[in-house]
Amino acid sequence: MKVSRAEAAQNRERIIDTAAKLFRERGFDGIGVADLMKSAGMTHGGFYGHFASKEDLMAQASMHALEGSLNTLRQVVEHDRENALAIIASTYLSTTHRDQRGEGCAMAALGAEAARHGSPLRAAFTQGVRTTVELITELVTGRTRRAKHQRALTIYASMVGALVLARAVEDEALSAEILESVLASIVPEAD
Amino acid sequence: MKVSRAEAAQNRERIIDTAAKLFRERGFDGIGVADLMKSAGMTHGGFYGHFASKEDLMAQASMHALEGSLNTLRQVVEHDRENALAIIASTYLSTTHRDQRGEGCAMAALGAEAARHGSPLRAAFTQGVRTTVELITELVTGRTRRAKHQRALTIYASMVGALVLARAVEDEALSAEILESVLASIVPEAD
DNA sequence: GTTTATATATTACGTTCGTAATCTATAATG
DNA sequence: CATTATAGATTACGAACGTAATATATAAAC
Repeated sequence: MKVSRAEAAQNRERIIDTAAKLFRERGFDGIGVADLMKSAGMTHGGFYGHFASKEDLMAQASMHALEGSLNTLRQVVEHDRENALAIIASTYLSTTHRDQRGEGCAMAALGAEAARHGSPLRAAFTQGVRTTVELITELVTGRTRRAKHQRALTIYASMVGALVLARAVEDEALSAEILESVLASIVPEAD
Repeated sequence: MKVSRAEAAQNRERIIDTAAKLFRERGFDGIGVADLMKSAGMTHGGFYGHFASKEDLMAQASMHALEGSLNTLRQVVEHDRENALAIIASTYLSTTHRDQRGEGCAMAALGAEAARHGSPLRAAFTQGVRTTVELITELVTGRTRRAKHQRALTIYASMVGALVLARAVEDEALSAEILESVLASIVPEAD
């Protein structure tokens, strides 16, 4: 059956949204096109009307996920610029974020896998790193812009690494310790 | 055909070694049992004589890879304890390491994927984190042991995160900048 | 030297995969 | 209102997947 242009566009968005969640939860190879379409409430027949290939969807879903995270960060900055870095770091390095992979940072969930793929997908992650680091650069102290940029890169890398380690580890105490230690290194006065 | 016990054990080691490399290069889902066995110089028939399942091999190969990296670190410490941290960090955060995934850190290459699996595999990564952090703890300065432990966790997380980001990014300059920035944060006096 | 145990090769199983052709119902177009 | 374009359902494809049964050759055990 056919569906209105508006509905079709809405379906397309729902596919991307569902994919952004499921890819983060299960990895790019952990969910197939058919299951994905079913999760979005359709059969897999219409998939190639919306996307050129699974890798095309991977790129678009990754962009969507990364931009979603960035918008959250922007809202924090807008709402409380003073404490933005502390809020961002403590949210990112929370056990909640660790346990909600489907809604969390795509860089930590999929970055290593994305590195094994080609340009449209890698471009999304490249842009994600660039924009996130630019945003953090505005929130850190430092003499020169270059010093701030370096500090921002280090903070972002340590947050992503901490999340990867905290998720890989089976020991809840160790996992929490990783998050807390890195948080303390970014926001020393945090409790 | 049959083969001597010694040869069989040697074949088994070669499978683990090959898997440790190919998993890091292509991800756990990026290489199948048949291709893996062929890369090790055999057909896939004998696989289940050596391993209970693919996941069993994933756990053993991960342990093998992580222990290999740890042994390298131990050798550095033994050889030049004074500069060990600087040597370790600059090796880990080199473009060479970034570009040699098959021989590099399994935590950065497979940590995020391992987080989506069960116990024998996660246990290997848990032990990998624990032992690596213990080793780094001995190399950092700090008032209390707890402070040193926290510092070691932060250093390890930032190195793993930097490698993930540097590999995900398509822009060579940005990629190198990530590695250099994190290295400078660990070893300030490094050139 | 004969027997037994077993490491690997061959073959095959049932699934699932990404992709695509075909069909059908209906929205868009005139 | 008639025609045309198209979104999604149905169905099917060949390939690759993890797993396993069987066959075979030879090392190990006696």
